[in-house]
Amino acid sequence: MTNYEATSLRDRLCGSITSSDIGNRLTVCGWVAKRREHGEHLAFVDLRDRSGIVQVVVDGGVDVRSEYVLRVTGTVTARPEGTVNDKLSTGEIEITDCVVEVLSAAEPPPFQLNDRVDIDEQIRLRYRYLDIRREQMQRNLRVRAKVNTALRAAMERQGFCEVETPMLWAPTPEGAREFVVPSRLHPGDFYVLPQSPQIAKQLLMVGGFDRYYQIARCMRDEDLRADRQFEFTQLDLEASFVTQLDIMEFVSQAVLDAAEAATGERPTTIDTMTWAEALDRYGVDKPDLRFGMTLHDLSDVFEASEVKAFAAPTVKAIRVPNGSEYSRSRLDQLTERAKDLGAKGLAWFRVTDEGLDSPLDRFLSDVERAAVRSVDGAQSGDLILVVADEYVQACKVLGALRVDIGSPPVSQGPHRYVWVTEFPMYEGLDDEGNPVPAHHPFTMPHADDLELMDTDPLAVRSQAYDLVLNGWELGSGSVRIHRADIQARVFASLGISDEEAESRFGFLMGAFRYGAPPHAGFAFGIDRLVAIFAGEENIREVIAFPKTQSGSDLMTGAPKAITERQIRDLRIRVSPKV
RNA sequence: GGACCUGUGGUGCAGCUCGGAGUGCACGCCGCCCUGUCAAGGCGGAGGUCGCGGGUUCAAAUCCCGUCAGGUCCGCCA
Repeated sequence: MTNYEATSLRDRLCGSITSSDIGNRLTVCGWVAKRREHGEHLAFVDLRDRSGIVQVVVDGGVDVRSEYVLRVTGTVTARPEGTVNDKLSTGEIEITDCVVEVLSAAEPPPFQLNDRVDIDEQIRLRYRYLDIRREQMQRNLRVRAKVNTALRAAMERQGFCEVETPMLWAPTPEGAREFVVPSRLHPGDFYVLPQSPQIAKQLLMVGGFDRYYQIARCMRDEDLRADRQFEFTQLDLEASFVTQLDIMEFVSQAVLDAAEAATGERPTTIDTMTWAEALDRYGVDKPDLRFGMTLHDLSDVFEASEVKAFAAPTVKAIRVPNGSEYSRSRLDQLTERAKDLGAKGLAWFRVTDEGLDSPLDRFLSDVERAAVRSVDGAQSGDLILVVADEYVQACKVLGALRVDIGSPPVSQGPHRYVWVTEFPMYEGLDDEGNPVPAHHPFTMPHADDLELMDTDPLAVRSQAYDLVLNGWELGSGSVRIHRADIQARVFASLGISDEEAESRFGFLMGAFRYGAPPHAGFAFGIDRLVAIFAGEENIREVIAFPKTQSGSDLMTGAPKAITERQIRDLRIRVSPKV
């Protein structure tokens, strides 16, 4: 029982009334969840508020219908022998001898608000204000609130100071596409909404706030996915006079506290592995440790192979337990998927008591056949999938197939946290041959790899690290560059001239000339964290008013045209729709 | 930008392969009956642009083309 039940209009929450209240006369408010009539002298009304349901016994003549808002004053009474409902927390009692006041009548809702059938998401989003009355959405959003509270408490306990940063920021054409806001007072110029408070928080470090945090909204105008909305919420933090290990400890404390608040259980461990290890064994930079099916290297076996399909620098394989049951069409689907992911093809081998069942089997040498047969301790009935390609490509394709095939539902399995460290500084070359930063250009290179900056930039590791939970990237962080000479070398390696750096990040470079402490930070997505805690595959389920995959809000109709007057004030011109 | 899946009374589905009257199921809604239900029950009733447009056909929810909306994914997300 909370202290927040009573108001001027009510005494208690519906779901909190128990047999210890029997005999008391009290008032509750709520929505009509269900009415069951038994003639003109008796009807049962299930009254629902955020806490649950209580049964109200009324005269059959009382005209209340689904989703009417009622204020009911009555006496808490033990239910008669044999009518106790043990499915309800309030199932031992009911409210009788009632005065019913209709606070608000209601039209029949467009869909039923119980959780018994799945409603099309389009309908749910159009009537989101009704959808969030449902128990599942109530629960999800309250888990989210608990997580936020736990995160704030953890950061405060660790001495962090909450600072708000601007929503209207300066364009920095780099990274994610920005949402643009035209300036009325400066016609022709624009603000952007922050894709993250990255630069602001580094300026806070220069400003002496040695431990900053914020529950920050971030906006990115990129295509949406199950785990990506235009706007999302991060726990953003940054600290001075720290190493990567300090940051990882701060974040671990916050996440573990949040987990405990949301699930009631505090995870005991967070694993750590390097990026190279994650790629090699799991084929991704966000490994899901809930299941095996790790990648096994067969490159040596096939180094001088006659099999043309395996003539590649790297040959890797995974074992699919009991996968030999897969139909030919399923195997064709997997092959298609592998090609979508950029592979040249996918080889499959059913493991049988007799040997291997595969179109490629007759091309294999005995040594090769034995190697495939024994991948990951394969048993009869398993399936071996093999991809041959450049190293990174082979790993990534097989890693994606591993997730497609083996990944349990979000709601299943343990919560396996893992830090992925030593990300590469660069993730490839752009069209002009310049390396592309894997994180952002303020990321500190690994101290041991500074010498490689000029000779072999793609081999340079960075002091960047991700936190991963069950195959979802929760967030990432890095040690930042605070020395002008190193920053200049990184910009040079990226092909960014001094002038360009000055015009893009001048205020940050300027700030760093006035005494920048060594600092590092992190940010992780609260939407994703809560979705996993809530057992939801999609972050829309933990967001009150989300957008569709095409970026529409089906409830408000956004995005919408603005008025001629607004356009004129902003001094912008809108091209006609094509 | 691309691939795939979905769209049928208010809601959830079946019908589509193999064209033949808007056919069916469950929930909801409206009316009547019912004093112990809680997925209440009984009787009766209303409710449809089969997403939209075009084509094929004697005939289209069903086949073909296009389009819109929603979803999953690839690209994209420093």
